[in-house]
Amino acid sequence: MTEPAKPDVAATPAPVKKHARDGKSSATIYDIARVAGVNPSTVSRALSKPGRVSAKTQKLIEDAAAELNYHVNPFARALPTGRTSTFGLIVADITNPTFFDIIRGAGATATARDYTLVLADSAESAVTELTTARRMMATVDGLILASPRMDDDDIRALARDKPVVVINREVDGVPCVVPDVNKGISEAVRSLAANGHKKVAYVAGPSQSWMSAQRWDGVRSACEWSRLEAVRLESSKPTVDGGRQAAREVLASGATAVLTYNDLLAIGLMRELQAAGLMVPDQISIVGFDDIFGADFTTPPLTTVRSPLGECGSGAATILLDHLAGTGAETPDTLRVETELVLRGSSGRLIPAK
Amino acid sequence: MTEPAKPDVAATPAPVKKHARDGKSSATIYDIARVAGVNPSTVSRALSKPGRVSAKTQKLIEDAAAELNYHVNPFARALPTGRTSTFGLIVADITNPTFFDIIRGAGATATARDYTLVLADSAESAVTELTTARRMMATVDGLILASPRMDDDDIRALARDKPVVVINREVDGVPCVVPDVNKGISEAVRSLAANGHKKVAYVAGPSQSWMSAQRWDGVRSACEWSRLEAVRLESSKPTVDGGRQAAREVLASGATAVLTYNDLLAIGLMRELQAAGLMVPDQISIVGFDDIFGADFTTPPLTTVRSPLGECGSGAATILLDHLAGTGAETPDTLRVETELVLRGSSGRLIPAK
DNA sequence: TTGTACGCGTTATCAG
DNA sequence: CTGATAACGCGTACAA
Repeated sequence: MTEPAKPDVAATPAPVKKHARDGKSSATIYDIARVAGVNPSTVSRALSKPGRVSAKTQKLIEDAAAELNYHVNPFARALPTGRTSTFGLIVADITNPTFFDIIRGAGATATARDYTLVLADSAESAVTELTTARRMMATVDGLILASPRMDDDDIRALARDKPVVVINREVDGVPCVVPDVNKGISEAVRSLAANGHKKVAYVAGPSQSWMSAQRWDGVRSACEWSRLEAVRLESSKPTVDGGRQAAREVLASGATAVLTYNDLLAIGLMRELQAAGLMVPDQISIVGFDDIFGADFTTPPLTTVRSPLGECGSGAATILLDHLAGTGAETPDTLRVETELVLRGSSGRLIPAK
Repeated sequence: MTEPAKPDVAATPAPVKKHARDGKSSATIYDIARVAGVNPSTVSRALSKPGRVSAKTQKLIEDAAAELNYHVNPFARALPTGRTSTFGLIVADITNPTFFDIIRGAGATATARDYTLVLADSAESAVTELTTARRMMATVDGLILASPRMDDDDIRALARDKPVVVINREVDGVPCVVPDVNKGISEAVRSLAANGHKKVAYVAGPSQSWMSAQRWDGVRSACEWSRLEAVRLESSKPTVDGGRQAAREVLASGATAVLTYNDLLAIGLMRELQAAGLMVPDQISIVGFDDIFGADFTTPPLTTVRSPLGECGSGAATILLDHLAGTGAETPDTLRVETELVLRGSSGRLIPAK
């Protein structure tokens, strides 16, 4: 696509190299040293660890640096130290709103602590995920994996190389940040029970998804506790389309209330059910997970169990950065954050058919 | 938040340095050279430019590399060459769905051409945008600016340093990728005219937005052509909330059809209007721009003018990468892509009040 | 406190 | 076609 024509390379009159490396390339510590009349190593010290140099030479050097518009060369710095002031974040799908707040949260604490965040997308594939992770490992100081699809063992292998933090999944021996689903789910189920529902369906996500299993566990035990019947259904994929396709099974199950693995499924399901003539929530209640962007665009707006994804992102970044600051043997284990029910219009009292 | 307890640093028995740099750090070309019985420089040649070395030594080296699980060190490579096989993409807001497809498109062609995409968010601020851009310039080979908020001059200054491509805006002297709004807008306006509308409002975006100006121009001239009255209204910010706030002015304007700078505004506007008791589209038609994720979640689903954002992203990346491949003096100028109307439920025939 | 000298892993420039 | 050697820009023991 958009390939420029190849043939017209013939008559290239003046091969004007723009962006040339020649001439006044950016200044180095040597230039500063010359201007300030000191040794390059002194410049290095002054610019990295303030305090290891006398006050006046410090100022001398800083002035020269400012004048020469000096910027450190990250590569030259990374070579001897091995540190890049950079960490990676890999998400399954950049366009999945679930990850927005995670990205924001991680990004915010990154810049707050003078780190650069490198973001990558694994296209929902376990193998590309591993590939990207490996590629990244070469350029970053640490890695955050959000809802990873790869094996526990692969994650641990990565973690042996450099610090790794996992979000939305528990992996033994690796620091994790996971929402505790129980509070949000039990609120949701209690609300459903109070509204006259007797049978609840859970539409599951991808089979490799640790989080989907968690949620099903939570739903099942909450239902048990509230003396509701719980049934688990499968979905083809955790998207709006997947939700549409799940509608048949949901109907067939006889459940009057549905929780879905995520909001995308919930939205698709709701639309398909409405298209089939059902009233939401009068005839069937629908509850999603995550409270993604757009969850309140629907009619009725979606009831959902919200995870504090922003906190997850910033929490993971904090753990990672603390780990990198490396005061020693911190084993932050797993950080749990609370979930809560966001009650909107898609769930409510069941109106018995006449 | 989530600060780990500091005090318990006391009893740290074995300061086990995990992730140590010591011992079997990753293999270098020297290791390969030793194993293959050749000179390091030969290894370098064999691994970078295939063909500049005899077939059998080539294989020898490749085998050794594979055995030692060798990976190039990007920093060491970048130091002498100045090239990083990396380019940056700066968007105003990662959580704004408008940019999804741009990101995807750029990311896809990046990996297709063995480049790594570094993504950054400017938090909708012109100054952070410039700051991040400058920071990035040190680590990337080139830069893509999507809907930049900074001055033309700043962009040109950046472009003097390294190749820059701009999306959604035209900047003199810099390669640009811009959707041509005219086709989509004229389709939209013709449709409105055919449905009995006489007066059309345009709710504008940020004043610095080049694209917002383009769209207003398009709306005005299309209305002129169709003999409709066109009026321009302002918005506080290009978000759902901004759309809500614009509802009063829209009502006051007397227009029966509204085009908004983007879908977010359209969604907010529609919800507020509906909350006020208006029927969409019977009493008022609403048309957005971009066809973002969630635009069809609303009731009625949103009519919108779609830009091929994916194409924009991949197109910009292609231009940039071709530029970097640098066969010489390609001046791709600006690449225009077509827009089209996506007709959904939020626009339609005007039902005259009795 | 500051200067000296060397290494980080790779590419580029020469000879051979 | 291949081997030696000098950069690339910065950090850092070590010595002064």
